[in-house]
Amino acid sequence: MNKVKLDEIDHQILDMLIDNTRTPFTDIAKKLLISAGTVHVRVKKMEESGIIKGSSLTLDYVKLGYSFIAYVGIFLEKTHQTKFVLERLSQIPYVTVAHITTGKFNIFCKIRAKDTTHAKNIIFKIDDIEGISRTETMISLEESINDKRRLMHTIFNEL
Amino acid sequence: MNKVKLDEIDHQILDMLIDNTRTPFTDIAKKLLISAGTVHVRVKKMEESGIIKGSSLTLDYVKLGYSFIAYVGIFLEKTHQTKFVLERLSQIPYVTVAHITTGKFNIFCKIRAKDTTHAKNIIFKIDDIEGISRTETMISLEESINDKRRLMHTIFNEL
DNA sequence: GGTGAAACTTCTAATAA
DNA sequence: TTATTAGAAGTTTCACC
Repeated sequence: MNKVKLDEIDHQILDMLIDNTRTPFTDIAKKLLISAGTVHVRVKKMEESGIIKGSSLTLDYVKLGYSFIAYVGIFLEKTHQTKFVLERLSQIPYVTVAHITTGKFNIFCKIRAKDTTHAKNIIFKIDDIEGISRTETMISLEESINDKRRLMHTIFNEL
Repeated sequence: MNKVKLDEIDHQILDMLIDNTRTPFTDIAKKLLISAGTVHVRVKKMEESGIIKGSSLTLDYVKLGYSFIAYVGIFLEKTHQTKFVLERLSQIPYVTVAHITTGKFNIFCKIRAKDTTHAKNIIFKIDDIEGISRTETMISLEESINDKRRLMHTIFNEL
């Protein structure tokens, strides 16, 4: 859970890998004027320390037939049911993100669906979970920003 | 924007790469009983067709000193200012996601910050954008689910 | 810590089926 | 479309700074 110290070299390695996880270590080495072996060792260390948790593809959900996004705010009957409800939510694969929140809602989640009909079924399934008193849905008309890279570049340039 | 047809082999390739983008094609080939060349050709095609948009590292934000997540609902003075406001939001790197939504809010965004003080500054910056009449913040106490892989596995097993 | 080179593995593109 | 293959390229290890 604690912070980890990374130096400028580490930041630059991450900065390149963030945009393409398959960037050859030899390319990174060339750009940073270090050896490929060093890149390898540093990446390995960042994996071991947990800074790098893994890698994943960015796929085009729309092309896969999943163009519907909605956020669902959940009101619980009693807050101590949070764990149980989250357990149930996690069994619905279309719920891709969920947070316990302060403010308006007790739990806040994001769903991905094929279309409105599909989404309706998912939301009904959520509504049916015991312990949930009410939900409020916000349908995404357009995902205008989705860019963790900008944040990462900012973080890496901070030091 | 249109859907793309993928067969079972493509799905299985994606399914393996989703969990680790550096999985050697030779490993994938062995598991699927095809040649590494075939894997290579298919991945390339999926990249060209746009199904695979890219790859990215999953980093531990907490270890990087960014443990604060909040969702901010935005009410606009007039809806036609949406574009302008989004433009401004996209200049704040700590705003990692933003959607135009129906329902309670006009725009809905997610922010990542170091701590509450940092978050406060970001939210003030959002509040200051011209055209925004009011915002409502939901602070994440815990990110309980964050798993697009479960969804992908489901999609791949659908056919 | 880092390097450079050797040994090993993987990628890639051309050819053939 | 897929398989094979061989040369190019990348990764990983290790003795030595």
